[in-house]
Amino acid sequence: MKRRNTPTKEAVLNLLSASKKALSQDAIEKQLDIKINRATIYRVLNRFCEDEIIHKIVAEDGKQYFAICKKCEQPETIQDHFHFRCLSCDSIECLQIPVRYSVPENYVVQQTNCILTGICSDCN
Amino acid sequence: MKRRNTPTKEAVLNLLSASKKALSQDAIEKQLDIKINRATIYRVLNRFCEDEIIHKIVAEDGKQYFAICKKCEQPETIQDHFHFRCLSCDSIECLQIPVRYSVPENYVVQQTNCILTGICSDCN
DNA sequence: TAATTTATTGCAACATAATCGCAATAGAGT
DNA sequence: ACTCTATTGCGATTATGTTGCAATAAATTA
Repeated sequence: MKRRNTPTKEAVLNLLSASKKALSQDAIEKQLDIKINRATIYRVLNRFCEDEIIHKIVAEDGKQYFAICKKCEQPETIQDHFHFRCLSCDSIECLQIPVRYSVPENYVVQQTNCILTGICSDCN
Repeated sequence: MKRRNTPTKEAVLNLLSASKKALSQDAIEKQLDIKINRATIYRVLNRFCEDEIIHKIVAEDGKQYFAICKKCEQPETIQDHFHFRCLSCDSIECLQIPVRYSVPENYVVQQTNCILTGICSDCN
């Protein structure tokens, strides 16, 4: 399925590019100048994920957050990294810290979803 | 608030004790012999979490899973550990693998929620 | 054993996140 | 300008989890 360029896609991608934090759908909707439907935002985000332009993080609040980060821009560097969720400013960011682990025999890991929760330096 | 012993609490705790996997509310409800209300199960589980008898994991599906594991039984050993979610048998288990990380200066970590997703040994 | 206190439960309603079907719209190529 | 179909908006739907309230039942006391 060939992708098409639309104002919606562009707006969402620009927002994520400019943001240092991972954003949820509702955060994106609020921060956008133009009015975009909720379902559309989800669809755009999921397409970006499929195309590996952004990646998805699920936080302990059960919500999905999306971010562009080094992983995508520099695939040769940090693949699986930790995310940090600040309870004070309620934001999620990508940490440039790789997730290191070993698994029992015959276990195959395909992806990771690792979140550290606490207080970030801005709030300390 | 003093806790009381009830058949519901006992049934849920027995189920979690017997299970090697982390269970979601609906899984618990299905596996129980007795019929227990959904809201009640959540309240029982949340109380167990408060009392640190069990712990909660939020998976990439956004759902809450609950498990008794070494962390609780042997507080002196593995505190923060990885969890493994098998895409084949759709189960979540605690791995006896500690989460090791460092964070940038002035970041304070209060808790972790780390999940590795893939295929477990049983399904390989 | 009966009475009292209040933690616990069931039910219904509510809140929120995310998805889906469908018709309308609008990119992109001809 | 025309065609094809990816994309969008809208409404409805599903699912997860929580909350208010009255009824129930543990645990303590008399």
